[in-house]
Amino acid sequence: MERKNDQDVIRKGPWKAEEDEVLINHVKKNGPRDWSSIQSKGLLQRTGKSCRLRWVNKLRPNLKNGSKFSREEERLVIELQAQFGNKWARIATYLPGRTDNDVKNFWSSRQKRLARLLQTSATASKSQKNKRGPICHDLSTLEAPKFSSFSEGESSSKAQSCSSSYIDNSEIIKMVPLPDLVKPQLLSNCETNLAQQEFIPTERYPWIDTYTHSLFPQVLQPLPDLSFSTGSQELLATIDDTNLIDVFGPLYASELGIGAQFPNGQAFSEPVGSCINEERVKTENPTTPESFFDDFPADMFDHIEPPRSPSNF
DNA sequence: AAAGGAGACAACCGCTCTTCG
DNA sequence: ACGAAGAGCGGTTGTCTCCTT
Repeated sequence: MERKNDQDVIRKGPWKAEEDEVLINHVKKNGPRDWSSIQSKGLLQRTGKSCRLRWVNKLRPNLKNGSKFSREEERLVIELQAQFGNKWARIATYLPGRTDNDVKNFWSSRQKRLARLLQTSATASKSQKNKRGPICHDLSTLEAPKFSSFSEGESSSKAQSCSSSYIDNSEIIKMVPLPDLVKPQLLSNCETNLAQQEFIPTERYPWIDTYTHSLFPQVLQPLPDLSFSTGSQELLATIDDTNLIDVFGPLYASELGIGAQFPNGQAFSEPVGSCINEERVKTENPTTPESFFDDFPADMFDHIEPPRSPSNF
C-alpha cells in the first residue's frame, strides 16, 4: 500500500479550536458554501461534508448550543414530528437556534424513554398482574390507530418514519402521526409567530395534545400549566408505582395527568383511566374526531383497571 | 468510591436531491 | 438529456457526563 502523505490524510473526530477558526474564516470570506474547497485548498484535512456539518451544527451564529429544549420546544417538536414525520431539517426550521441534529437527538432520547417506559410498564404489569391487575393490558400488541390522511403510497413510508428505530422489532409500537390534526392554520400560525418564539395556543386546538399523546390514549391532554400543586406533590410522593414518574420526569408525569390542572384551572384528580371513556371524550371534547376511537379494538380498554382514587393511596 | 446505566451531544455514513457544465 | 460534483438529509454510532446503586 502506498502511504499517503499527511496532506491527504482526512482528519476525523472532534474538532479543534484552530480548525473551527479556519472554518469560520472561510465562511467569512466565501459564505457558507464551497465546503469542498476547504479541503482542496489544504486549509483543513476535513472533508467538505464534515466542514459543512460543523458549521451548520456548531459554528453557525445564533445557535442555542448547550441549552436544553424548553417545554414549548419539546411540545412543538412532538407536534411537528407527528405532522411531518422524521423531517428533522424541516422541523428545525420552526425552532430558531436549533439544528436538525438537535431535533433528531432530542427525539431519539425521547423515543428511548418511551420505549423504556413501555418495557418497564409491561414488565411491571406482568409481575404485578396478580397483585393489582395490569397497568396496561398487553403492551406488546398495542398498536396505534390508523389514519387516512397520508396519500396512497405515502402512508407506509410515513408510518415507518414515524415508528421508533429504538423499539425492538418484536414489539409493535408505532408513533402515531398527527395527520390532519395540525391544521393548516396551525402551521401558518407557527410560521408567522415563530419569530417571536410564540407557541401554539393549545386552548384553541384542544384536540392536538390528545392526538400527540395517542401512544397512550388513556392519557389526558398535557397542560399548559405544568406546575404541581402541594397536594399533587404529596400525591406523587405516595404513589407506589413510580415507574412512570421516574422515567419521564415531571413533564411526563403531568402529561399522564398526575397533579395536573386543566387549562381552565380545574384540578385534575380523576382516575387516569376514566378519560378513555368514549362518551366522555365525545361530550367533553367535541372536536376530537370519533374515528380516533373507532380504530381501536373494541375490547382494547376492557382490561384497564381504573386507577385507585387518591384517597386509597 | 466504584461500577453501571441513561441521557445528551457530536460526528460519521450512506443515500438522495440539486445544480451545473 | 446526462453525468459528475456538491449539498442536504436522516439514521446510526461513539463518547462524555451525570446519576443511581
